[in-house]
Order: sequence, then C-alpha cells, then structure tokens
Amino acid sequence: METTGFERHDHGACIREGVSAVDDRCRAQGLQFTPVRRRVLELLLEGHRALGAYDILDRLREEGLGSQPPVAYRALDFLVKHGFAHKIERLNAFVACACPGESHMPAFLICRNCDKVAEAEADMRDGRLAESAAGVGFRIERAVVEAEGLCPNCQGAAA
Amino acid sequence: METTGFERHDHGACIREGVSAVDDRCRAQGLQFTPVRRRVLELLLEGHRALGAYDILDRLREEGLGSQPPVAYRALDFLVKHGFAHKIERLNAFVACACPGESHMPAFLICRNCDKVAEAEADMRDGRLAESAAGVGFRIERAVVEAEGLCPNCQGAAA
DNA sequence: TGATAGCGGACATACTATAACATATCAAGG
DNA sequence: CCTTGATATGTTATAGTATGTCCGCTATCA
Ligand SMILES: [Zn+2]
Ligand SMILES: [Zn+2]
Ligand SMILES: [Zn+2]
Ligand SMILES: [Zn+2]
Repeated sequence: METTGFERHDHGACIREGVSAVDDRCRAQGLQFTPVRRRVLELLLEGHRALGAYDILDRLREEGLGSQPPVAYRALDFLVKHGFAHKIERLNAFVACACPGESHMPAFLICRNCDKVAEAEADMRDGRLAESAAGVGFRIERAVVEAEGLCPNCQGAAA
Repeated sequence: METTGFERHDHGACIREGVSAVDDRCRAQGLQFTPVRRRVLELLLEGHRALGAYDILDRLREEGLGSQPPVAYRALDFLVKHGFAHKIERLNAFVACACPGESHMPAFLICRNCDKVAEAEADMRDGRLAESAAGVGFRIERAVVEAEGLCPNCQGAAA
C-alpha cells in the first residue's frame, strides 16, 4: 500500500482496495453507496489526480449515469462529507482519499507538471502555525494545506 | 502595527499605512499604482476580511471606476502578483497583504463566524509537512495554508 | 396502507473567471 | 510633429464552477 502514488505500483489494486474500503465503511455506518457514488469514486481513483466536477459529469453522462451538474456535485458532496474524497481548493477539483475513513487533517502535494496529487498528513495543531495561532488566541478547527511543486518523477524531466 | 486585525486598533491608520507602504514600493520598483489599483487596495483594507472580485466590482461600479469583471480581476491580479494582496482559495476571495513587499509564504487564519482573516507566517519549507514531502522526494515550491476556526472575539460569543 | 426519508432526474440560475478585441495614455526616438 | 512600443483600461462575450428548486421514485417503517 503506497502512500503517494508517485511511485510505480499496482494501480488496479489501488482502485479495488479504495472502492472496497469505502464499501465496507458505508456498510458499517449505514450509508448508501449507490451506483453513482461508487462510479464517481472509481473515476477519482483512476489516476492519482484531481478531477473537476464537470470532468466527472462528462464521464457520467457518457455512461448514462446522470447528465446534470447536481448529480456530480451530490455524489462529490457525499464522498467529501464522509471523508472518502477531498476537495483541492486551489484546483477546484477533487481527489479520492488515500486512507478513507480514518479521520485526519490532510495536506496535499500537487505536482505542477504532471498534476498528480499525493496526500500527506499535516496536523495543523502542532508546528509553527499552531503556535502563531495560539499566540493570537485563534482556535484552528480545520485547515487547507496544499503544497505545489515538483514530484520526484518530474524533477528529472524538468519540463 | 498589529499583526492580526482581531484586536482593536486604529484602523484608519491601518488603511493609510497599507496604502502608503504599497505606494512606496511601487515607486521603488517602477510599478504603476493607478487609481483603480489604489482603490481596490483601499477596499481590501477596509475590513480585515476577504472580498470577492464581484464585491469589489460592485463598489468600483458605484464609483464610476469600472463596470466589467476584467477591471476588477486585472487590479486584483496586479496586487496579488506583486505581493500586495493574497487570494484565499477556500473563499474565492482576496485580502490585502499584512506586510506588503516582504516576500513570504503566508498562511491565513479565517474566522468562520465573523469572516475576519488574519495573516500568519507558515513557511512550509520546515516543519512536519516538509519532512513528509522530502521523504517522498517532492520539492515544495509554494503552499496554500488556510486555517479555519474561531477568532478570539468569536470564541466568547460562540454564535 | 400511508407517512417519512433519502436518492436521483431535470431545469434554471447564480457565482467565479478569462478570452478576445478595441481604445487610451504616455514616453522614447526619428 | 509623428511614429512606435509598452502598459493600462474599456467592452463584449463566453467559459468554468456551483446551487436552488421542484418532482418522482423507492425503501422503510409504523
Ligand atoms: Zn494507484
Ligand atoms: Zn509530476
Ligand atoms: Zn485594521
Ligand atoms: Zn471571528
């Protein structure tokens, strides 16, 4: 089970495991993992990339699973709400969660060259930011952390 | 010169100093601090809040300074490009920079109750995230760090 | 059987951002 | 003076992202 998606790996297993983990969690929590929601998750898992809502919608349309924006947004909202996917604010796009179900404060590493996105842990309740925040009396509840740069593969190519 | 805008302070001075600091820097760097750009900066400085491009545009329109989206976006682009303002990705909105001219990797503390935004330092090249990134060979160039929570004033009120 | 709740279909609309082209302004050089 | 190039602004249109609302279906449960 790789963490980043930058390395070569058995991506078929990646998808299968991702879907089945969410399937399990939905069953456990009594959530409805409907066909549209499952398909959207599969699409997000297809590459370790962020997909826009309308990219998703196009695919759904091709497959006869829905043709109007709310269909895609509702599925995405469901996935995000339950921690099965995340929104990348910088890209107005969405990625599958790398460790669905585990509650976490995710951070993202976004390659500006190949657009791959990796998920890292960045609990903002420690570290320098937390100190600054505490210093002015601000209580952090959630945090968006999105780092942009070059992934290991693209540093050599330097395109 | 307060750092956060959460505390009571002489906000008139806040605006004057903000504008004049940018004025100086523009002069020093040969940048044109035109009426529209100045006015947009003033609007951003009015509250320690993020303003949407169309909020800005409405104000500009009222004042006869421009009526079409590109006018606002171009002024905002100028301010952001030269570090006089920042975009808050989570809000699709913009804030004046708290320390214009100094190059920095800003982080933001966004109050979910009163919508005030404070700027903090969070250089992502140290800390835990940098370690994770280094661990997978990812080179961080820029980072969006936007923390959401309650500012000191709103923690009491707890609305 | 009827009430309730959740999901999805469909239409319309709002909000955010940019492309593309035209015009204005000003400074440098012929 | 006139041209030219650079920068900023004006204007129209369009692209891209996200939500509101209403309706019908189905499953569940009293
Ligand atoms: Zn994979
Ligand atoms: Zn890459
Ligand atoms: Zn102030
Ligand atoms: Zn507040």
